[in-house]
Formats: sequence, structure tokens, C-alpha cells
Amino acid sequence: MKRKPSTEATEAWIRLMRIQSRVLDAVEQDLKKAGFPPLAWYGALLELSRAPSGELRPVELEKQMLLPQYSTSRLIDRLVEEGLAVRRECKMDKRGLFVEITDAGRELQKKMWNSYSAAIERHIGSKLSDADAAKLSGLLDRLGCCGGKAQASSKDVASKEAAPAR
Amino acid sequence: MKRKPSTEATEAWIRLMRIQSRVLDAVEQDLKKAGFPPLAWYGALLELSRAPSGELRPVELEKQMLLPQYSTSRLIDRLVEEGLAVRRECKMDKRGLFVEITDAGRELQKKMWNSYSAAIERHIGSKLSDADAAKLSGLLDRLGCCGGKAQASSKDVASKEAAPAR
DNA sequence: TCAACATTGATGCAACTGCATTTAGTGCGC
DNA sequence: GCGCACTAAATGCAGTTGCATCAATGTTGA
Repeated sequence: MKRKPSTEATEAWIRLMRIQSRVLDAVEQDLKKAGFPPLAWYGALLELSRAPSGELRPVELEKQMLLPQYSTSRLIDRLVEEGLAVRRECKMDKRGLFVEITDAGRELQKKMWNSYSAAIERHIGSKLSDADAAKLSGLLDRLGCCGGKAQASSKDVASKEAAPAR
Repeated sequence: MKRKPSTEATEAWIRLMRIQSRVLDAVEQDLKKAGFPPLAWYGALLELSRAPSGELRPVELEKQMLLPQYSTSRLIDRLVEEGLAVRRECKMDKRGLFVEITDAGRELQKKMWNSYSAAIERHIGSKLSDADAAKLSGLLDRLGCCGGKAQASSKDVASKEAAPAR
């Protein structure tokens, strides 16, 4: 056991960590400068707006966004505080509830997409041809699945950002 | 302005965010399970251990690690608390100080590298050929530099991990 | 039917982050 | 030498995270 990684693998690891931070930071800063809330809010609003009647169980949202349970719970708190979503009772399962996006929430989601998509274009699209972007996606995908021996830890993954775009 | 990103660019963005989170989380969990502190500590210990006499000014460390100033200051606090480094007076510039790694610090850095490198191998090396890892590095590098129009924000970049390996 | 167990969502707490400010010291121009 | 702008590092504060745990409800199986 404890096989050592090649220098290529190590370099890829370093790049992955550094560049992702840089790019994420750049995009978040762009959003922030435009007066918008953090990306996680966008992700949640997007998922809600896509859901059949604009509502989801927190537990669904949590799965979509790959966030830990408590994190989802508090994200919902904030959305509700800002009037972007409401909590509704769930009659089928009284342990649970529904979170429903409001009109204000839908509107914010759309407005954020303008800045957000521009930021993606600025920080990714303008630097990579479509072919290269696709190649990058392909390489990254191969890191995502099929654990080496054990399963990758599954909670908490993706503390910010998770189901972001479109 | 506000050109829209291609679907390829958007996909690449999503993958970059999701996969990086997953992989980082997996590696951090591996370290944690082995009883080690967070990766940022490793980065700092590594930089210190590499420095000429095992000591650096916080401001240097900050540049190496791409962390914000206050973050470095508090990271040093923690290292000192744990006896992994000591703060030493700086005679040339009495505003500043030196941070010097201790023997315990050097030892921890080496021990962490065992787990850390194994984690890199498990989560990256074993999933990508060296050639593909190199290709991935190359693509990522192109995202890192030469801002679209303005400069990417430079502070805070890389909140965890920055100059991690080797 | 009821005890044992699982699931949903919230929350108290301690640690950590980002931001703004403070404290201390440097170096320049005059 | 003095004032002033600048740099190095620390810190108070509010907001956020992760962890562990809780209360409420649901499910299952003898």
C-alpha cells in the first residue's frame, strides 16, 4: 500500500486545487461586485425553479446540491428570510416540509444568471475553445466516479457550488 | 457585453467545481481519518521546511500560499499553539517577525506527506494516466493566467490548499 | 399492536472565515 | 527632525461552517 503518485498526478492535483480556487474566487467576486448573494443561493434557486411546481423537499434539494443536511437547512433559512422562498407544510409526511420558490426568488435567479453566465464566459469560455472545454470536462469526469478502493466520502462534497448553471 | 458561454464552457465550469470539491473532500477526509490536521497546515509546514533556515516572514508565507493576510496570521497562531512553529523576533524590521518550523513541525510534515501522497495517488493517480494527468494540468493552466479583461482578484485565492505537494 | 429502528429537519456549540480596523514600525520628502 | 504615507501583523466582530444531537414522525417486523 501507500503507492506514491507520479509527478504528473501530483502536478494535476496542485493545478486542480489552485486553479479551481482562483476561478471560483473570481466568479464569486464578480457576482458579489454586481450585488448578488453567494453562488450557493443561485444553485438552490435554480433547483427550486426547475422543480415541478417550484417546490422541493429539503432532502431533495440536499441531494441535488450535494450539501450536508444542516447546510441545506440553514441555506433555506436565509432564502426564506430574504423572501426568496417559503416553507410550506408537507401533508404526506409530517416530519418534512416543502420549500417553494417565490416570484422574487425566480426573478433573482434570472438576474443572477446574467452576471453568472458572463462570469463563466469571462473566466472559462474566453480561455478555452469549446473542444478544449469538452476535453477538460472529460478528464475531470474521470476523477469523479469509481473510487480507488473505498467509496469517496459522500457528504459535504461541494461546500459551495454544486448544480450551478443554466 | 455579457456574451454567453457555450454549453461546453458551462459544462467545464460545473465539472471543475463539482469534481474539485469531491476530490478535495476525499483527500481531506483521508487525512482527517489518519488523524492529521487540515491541508493548509501541511502547506505552511512545507513552505517553512523548504525555506533557507526553516523560517519565513509571515508576509512571504502569505505570498507562497496565496492566503489573505489575516488568514496567515491565524494559521501561524495555530501552528505555534501546537508547537509546530515558533515566532521569532525580526531584528531588521521590528514591525515583522520570523516564523520558524520546529522539529515537531518537520516531523509532522513528513508524516503527513505519507498519507497525503497516498491520497493523491488514490484519488488522482490511479484514475488518470500520466499523459492524461499532464493534459489536465495543461488545460487547467490555461485558466489560471491572463485575465479576460480585468485582473482576477488576487487575494484570498485558495482558501485551502495552495502549495501543497512534495 | 408496539418496540426498535430509520428518516426528516432544526439547533447549540465551538471553530473558522471575511472584513474592517488597530497597533507598531519604516522610510521618504522637506 | 518632523510629518505623512506606507507596510507588517494582529484582532474584534459578525456571519458561516462542521459536528453532534435532538425532537418529531414514519416504517418494519415479531
